Amino acid sequence: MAKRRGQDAAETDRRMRAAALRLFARHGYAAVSMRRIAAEVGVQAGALYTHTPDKQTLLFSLMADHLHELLDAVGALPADATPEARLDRFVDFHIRFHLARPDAVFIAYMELRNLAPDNFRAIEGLRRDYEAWPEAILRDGAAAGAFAVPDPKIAAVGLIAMLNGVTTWYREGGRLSLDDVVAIHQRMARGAVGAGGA
Amino acid sequence: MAKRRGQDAAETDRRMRAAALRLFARHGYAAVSMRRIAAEVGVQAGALYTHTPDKQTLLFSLMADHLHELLDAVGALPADATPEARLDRFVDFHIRFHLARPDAVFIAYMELRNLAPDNFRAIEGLRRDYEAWPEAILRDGAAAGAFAVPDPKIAAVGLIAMLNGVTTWYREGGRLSLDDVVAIHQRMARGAVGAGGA
DNA sequence: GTCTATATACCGATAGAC
DNA sequence: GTCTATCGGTATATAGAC
Repeated sequence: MAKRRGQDAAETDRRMRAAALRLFARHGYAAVSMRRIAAEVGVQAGALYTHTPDKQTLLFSLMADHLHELLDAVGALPADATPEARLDRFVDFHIRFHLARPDAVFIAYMELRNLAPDNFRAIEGLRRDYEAWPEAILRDGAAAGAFAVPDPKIAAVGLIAMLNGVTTWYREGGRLSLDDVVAIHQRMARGAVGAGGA
Repeated sequence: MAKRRGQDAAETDRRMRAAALRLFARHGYAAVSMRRIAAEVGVQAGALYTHTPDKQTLLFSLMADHLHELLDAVGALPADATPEARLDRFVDFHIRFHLARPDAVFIAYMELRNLAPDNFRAIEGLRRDYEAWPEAILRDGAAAGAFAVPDPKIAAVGLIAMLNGVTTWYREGGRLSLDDVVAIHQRMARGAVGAGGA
């Protein structure tokens, strides 16, 4: 019952999305043609339109899938007793999750300007949903007197920005191990929010 | 002696660069055509080639000018007595400089992948030159015992990433004044590097 | 589901007139 | 310095055959 090569819809769809993710991240949405994605998949350009209505929807779908995966994952984090432990776990999670998906991260933060207005609003909403998680950690920690954070919203965005910086330079096998990088950023994060026991 | 409208080379050049900066930032290098830039300037597309050899050189020149301006400005900062004061001044400088040039910042960090290899190396070199400034502040502060920074290079990159985050959300007339934003980030920066007197 | 072929439009860059 | 006109090439998306 094996399907003929290149005729399995699910498989072609998977390959199209993988190729688009890689190429959009590497060269930018506007610079990548449907022909080039098709060549990577091993089909002609017209065949892609069986799997996506158009290029714009393909971009949106890649970004939305990434953010839904991120939201599912952050929502599944185990509970922690102390604000410091919650913060440490978030830093650990955020760095590892994003380093494991460099292409999706790049696209989700860099191709916002290439989204149609409706799609843009949808993605921005998902991003704000994610930012609410660290914001809650900081707000709760401040309320409990564990953190000194004058503005939890800004601190949360600043924290995420700092952690995202890692994706621009970290390479496996470099000077620092992933554990080192996480530990360094947990320390900086605790300091930035004025955690006493840092 | 007034030049005829649209015939002054320096003026057309200035307008071309301003239009390209704005359009590249808004829509991305690959998505902006020379025809569109020309329309913004008020000339035909062919006329732009009097002012730049090609589109790629135009992008490179915008990025290089921005980074040279940044390097000149950071190099001209007044000296400060204490590590904390140096850090505070850098944070203040970085935020204000970048918020005043949102388009150039966006391009300098987002269009690296659209640079030809030689141009990429040149821009990356300038960016590293800039990162050396906060790195020196953190290294000196750590050596003096004022900061607790296990890795000044990573801390410097993380600091810059956190500060750059401001450009993605700050809008004049919003909830916080620029002074507020600077003060909040100075406080977070001091905390992140373990400054005792934070 | 994928192919070939194509409609329609835009691209970067250049040539030569003024 | 800018114009008009154009070369050669590519783009997204669709139609109809298989």
